[in-house]
Amino acid sequence: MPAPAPPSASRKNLAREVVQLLRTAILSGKLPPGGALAEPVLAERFGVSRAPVREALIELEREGLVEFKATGRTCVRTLARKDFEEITEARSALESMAARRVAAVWSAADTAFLEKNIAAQAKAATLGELSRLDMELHAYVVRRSGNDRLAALWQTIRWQFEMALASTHRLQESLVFQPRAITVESHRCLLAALASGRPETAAKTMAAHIAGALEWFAADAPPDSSGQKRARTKRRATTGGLA
Amino acid sequence: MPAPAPPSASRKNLAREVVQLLRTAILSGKLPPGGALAEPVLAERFGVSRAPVREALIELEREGLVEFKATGRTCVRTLARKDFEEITEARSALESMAARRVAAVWSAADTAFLEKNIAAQAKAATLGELSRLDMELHAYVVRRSGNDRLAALWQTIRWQFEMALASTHRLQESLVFQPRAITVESHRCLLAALASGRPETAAKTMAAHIAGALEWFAADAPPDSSGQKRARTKRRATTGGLA
DNA sequence: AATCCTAATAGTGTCGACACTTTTGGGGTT
DNA sequence: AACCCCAAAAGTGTCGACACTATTAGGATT
Repeated sequence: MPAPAPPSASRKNLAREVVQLLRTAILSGKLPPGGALAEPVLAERFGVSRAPVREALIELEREGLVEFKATGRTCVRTLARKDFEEITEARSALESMAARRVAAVWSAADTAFLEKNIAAQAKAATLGELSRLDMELHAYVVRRSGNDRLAALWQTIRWQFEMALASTHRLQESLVFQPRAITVESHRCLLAALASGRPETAAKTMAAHIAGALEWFAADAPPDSSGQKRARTKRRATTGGLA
Repeated sequence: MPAPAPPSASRKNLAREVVQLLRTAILSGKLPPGGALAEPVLAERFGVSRAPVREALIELEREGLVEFKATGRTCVRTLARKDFEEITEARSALESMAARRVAAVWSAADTAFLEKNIAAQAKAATLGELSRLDMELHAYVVRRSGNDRLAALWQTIRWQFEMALASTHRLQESLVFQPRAITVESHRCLLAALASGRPETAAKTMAAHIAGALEWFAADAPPDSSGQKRARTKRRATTGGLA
């Protein structure tokens, strides 16, 4: 199931394939955070020359999954708690605006789509399935906002969020189904706001919904690192980790 | 005066130079909207090979200054009124969030910086100077938000906004100083909100400030195109075209 | 054994080349 | 004159090569 329409739909073929392969490998943890990404190595591994690999790395750097060190070397990015917060904040900014816009043009078909998605969430068998549906829902709202720039910006941080989420999954598969009901409930609430026809309500609800996700997994999944302060880790029961 | 620190500070040298050259050429109108951008031609023109040019074009496509047609060819992007609205909306989303955050950590030094900037605006001799100061002010707020992702996203639409603004300038140098006082006044109002210590006030004021800019130049500078409806073109006197 | 220096290795930045595709321009036809 | 077809020109996607730089490993020195 490849992403339906990447923001840069045009141009190239091999480079896009390499992007997808690398992205999958990174998100699945096969390429661990901090691991080196050498162009010749990847080129041989994928059976292509360095040129497409190089372009793919540039794309992934844009998406924040990969980091160009000062020395010129490339490696898989490592996410600290501060990164979680930044990503969530950026999502909040973009998706709140998207919610504001989409609320103004909300239709019955939109409600139907979200209801179907949320119903599927309630039946999701795995956490991976649940988070896929969650992402689909949010992508839908962003796309339906009708603002292509907003959508393009959102796409560039989408994968960072998935990466952060994936590291959370790996850290604690045990919590899998505790948050499910909470996630579903939060999405029902969000749907109501989007369908209310009140843009500001929609925007505020979306912001709260996403903030709930941060509270959840910033509390549980600080994969590192140096000195952060941040006292509040009280897990507010709003989203259950999936925005 | 090259941009101080591009978001992707690392990696390469030639490609970054080409990016700057091309960006300047596009923003100045030397490369007109819709004009073809062929890699071999540009490569020869800049005295480099195709590789850096190619990477530069990818970067500029990300920034929205350049468009990859479905055929694979590349050209300077053409902005329609819908694009103006999208860009402004995206800026509003990002900068409102930035304002919200920066208000929480606002210091006397920040106030001093903005006051100096606004004073310079009041004395600006040309529209170009005014808009440079305006951009500097907004960049300052975004950077001071402390969220690198937000800043990176903002950078990617910054140039689109400058491009839209540039086309406005070219269309009507005559209006040059009518809006200056309004711009300054709006920025004073923004500074007060940022320094108020109330995040929501800061966010709302920033949103209004930017919306004011849209009203101004969406009304005056629709460089084209097909059927848009949009009745309200009443020029609300809030910003004077520079957000 | 630990340290420093040096040589070998790996990697990036840039270039030119080639195959394939799209566009362009010219000539013939109606 | 307008239209269609074909050949030439231009452009992109991909590849391999080379120079320069950073890393690493090994060996000599203390």
